[in-house]
Amino acid sequence: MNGEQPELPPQVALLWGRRTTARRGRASGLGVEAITQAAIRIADAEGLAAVSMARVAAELGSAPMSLYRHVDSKDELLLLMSDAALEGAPELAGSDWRERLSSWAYAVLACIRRHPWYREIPISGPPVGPRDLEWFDRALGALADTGLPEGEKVLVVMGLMPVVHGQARLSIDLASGYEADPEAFGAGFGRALATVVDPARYPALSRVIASGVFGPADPAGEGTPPEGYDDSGPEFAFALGCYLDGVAAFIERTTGRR
Amino acid sequence: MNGEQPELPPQVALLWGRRTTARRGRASGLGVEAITQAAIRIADAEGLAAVSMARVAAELGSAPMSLYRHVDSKDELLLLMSDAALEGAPELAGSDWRERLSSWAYAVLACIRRHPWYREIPISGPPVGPRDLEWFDRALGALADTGLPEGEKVLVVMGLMPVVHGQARLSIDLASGYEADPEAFGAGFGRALATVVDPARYPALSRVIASGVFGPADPAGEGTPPEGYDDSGPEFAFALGCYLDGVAAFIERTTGRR
DNA sequence: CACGACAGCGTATGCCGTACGCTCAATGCG
DNA sequence: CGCATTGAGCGTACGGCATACGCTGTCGTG
Repeated sequence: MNGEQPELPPQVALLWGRRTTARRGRASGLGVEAITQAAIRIADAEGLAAVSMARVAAELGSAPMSLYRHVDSKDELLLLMSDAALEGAPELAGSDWRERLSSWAYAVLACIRRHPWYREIPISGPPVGPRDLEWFDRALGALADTGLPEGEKVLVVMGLMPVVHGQARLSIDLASGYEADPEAFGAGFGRALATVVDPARYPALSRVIASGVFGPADPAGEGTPPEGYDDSGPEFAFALGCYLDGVAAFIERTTGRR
Repeated sequence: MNGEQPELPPQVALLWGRRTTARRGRASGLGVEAITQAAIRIADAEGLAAVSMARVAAELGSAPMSLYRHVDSKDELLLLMSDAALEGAPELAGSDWRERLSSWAYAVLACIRRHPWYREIPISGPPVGPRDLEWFDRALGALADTGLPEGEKVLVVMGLMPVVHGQARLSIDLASGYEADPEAFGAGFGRALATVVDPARYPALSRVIASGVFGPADPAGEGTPPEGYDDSGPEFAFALGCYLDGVAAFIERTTGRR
């Protein structure tokens, strides 16, 4: 009879700290936690591209190859980073499920904003990290009093996740793009579109451009184009609202008349 | 007076084929189009990771450095790939806006499914490629008869995009994960979760697991777990439906009572 | 006190993207 | 019709990357 479960996938075991803790030999001065934190520090300061095994090792004052005693590959380190980036999920606030899910969504947004490199990490497979599951759990908990069957709660949350992550990604992309070149994202973007879009091939789009949504065609327009980019943005609220409206209808349909 | 617009950002100019077409000197045997197609062929067959400048050059039977005459960097090539991956957007089908947007969403899903590497390309900034804008235009066109102001149409489509892309990404991740290791994604996933999830820390999640949504805890369950993974998946339809429900409510709110 | 296990690390390999400059074919002009 | 011009294609080279392998020194244990 073994004390631990031997069947856990290796990455999952790593994420949960279920790796063999050595008792013999030299004491470990590095540790998975320290490595992950160092990598995150670098990514926060210099972007994900700056995170290399050599760079992380330098941050820790050790040799590059030392890291491989604690992490099997760089991909595993990225996995650890992506889970660690999601700092402790907040407790649920709000009186009804909608308020709670909404505040959950904004908490996710804030979290990703704090670690913009999060969206660049290629994710493959379902979330299995401790923090990731904590967020998942909180979202499920927000639906506790809806009377929805468990399977449907999962469906709702799994549907909400891409909305929030995708919208967060979009808003960060736009914000970083804007501060990289304000002119190109203001009226410049609209003008660039206008020069390139053929009304015959893009009828609906050119109608939108003509209406001046992407910035006025003549550069004498309003003086505050950055408004919509560096705050939460109305797009986030709108997309979230639409999805939650649909969820509300679904809840009513499922639990209301039966 | 110049014949061409000199103010276009370099990447945009490249995407639209507005690069200087040479008339003197040796004839160009490669061309941006051929390079992009070769890269896509490799990515389709061997994954995005296999796409290197050297590999693409080999595919074309030329030397690695030749590519740089047509493409400024690998990132630019990836940009070209991501736009080219979106083959011609389909004409709108359906009698009302909802049917049309829905079929649009499924067309996007099919497109990304054909080129799974699409989701791995890091996107930074708003869509400006010709194909990308074509899809954007079709989605806007689907909303033509709703009476929505142009700005609100953009809001709706910009909100829909992450839903569709995110959901597509999720379903592809799950599918590829499943075919990589069917056992781990069937009952194995549920069992792994069960061994790791502490009911005190993850109350809502452990309730869901106990209900057997992620596969029964005992391995004697149903015989067809792969069902939900390799088709479009009910998750896609559900998430899309929720969002569109919200959009419907928004349209009614905006144009109905005023 | 001696042994063996294990953290840390030095070396080396084979990729990668890409800067620089040469060669040479095609072109349009004289 | 020949020649200067121009740009395509490519050879070489460099720095950085992830990482396989094996040595060394140290610490807990028998």
